[in-house]
Amino acid sequence: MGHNKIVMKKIEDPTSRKQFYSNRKDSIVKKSNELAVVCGTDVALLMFSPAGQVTTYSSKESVEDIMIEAMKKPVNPRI
Amino acid sequence: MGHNKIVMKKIEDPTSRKQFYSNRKDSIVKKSNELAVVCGTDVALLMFSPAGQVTTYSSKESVEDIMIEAMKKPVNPRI
DNA sequence: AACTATTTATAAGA
DNA sequence: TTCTTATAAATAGTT
Repeated sequence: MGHNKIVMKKIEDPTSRKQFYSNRKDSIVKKSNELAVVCGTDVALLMFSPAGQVTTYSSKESVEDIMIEAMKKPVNPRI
Repeated sequence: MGHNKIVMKKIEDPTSRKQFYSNRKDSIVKKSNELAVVCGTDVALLMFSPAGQVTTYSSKESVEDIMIEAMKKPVNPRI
């Protein structure tokens, strides 16, 4: 995306890092919601901003509900 | 993406729905990992496939750790 | 499974 | 900083 490829390394400049987080957060939430709606399945998402603020997305009432649902599965990969 | 715009409605054909899930799951995990690495922050993700299989991503040891971390925040949005 | 046309996301720049 | 632009990335349909 954009003029340059993404570099998989922590952005050290705080302003750039916050801006990156803000943009990407929104798009990940959007895509998570698309997945949940189009597939009719549950998705839960938890993210911390560089400043420590929590953002959550959940296709159900709460992230916790979805985690509990996941833990009920006979074989659950690393929760 | 692709030849047609995404329609925000559940895909009824099971084969198409599974294929959609499989593709989108991978890209959401990829973008979640990018966010965690580039911002140096924690991200947790829980998804159910149309068949009920759980996929998780966590920037830490476990999704549960990140959820607990989120719940410790003085103001925590609906976890 | 690989390809391709097209949409979507987004890094820079205005 | 919000909007625009150019380009990278994702992906739906096709082969």
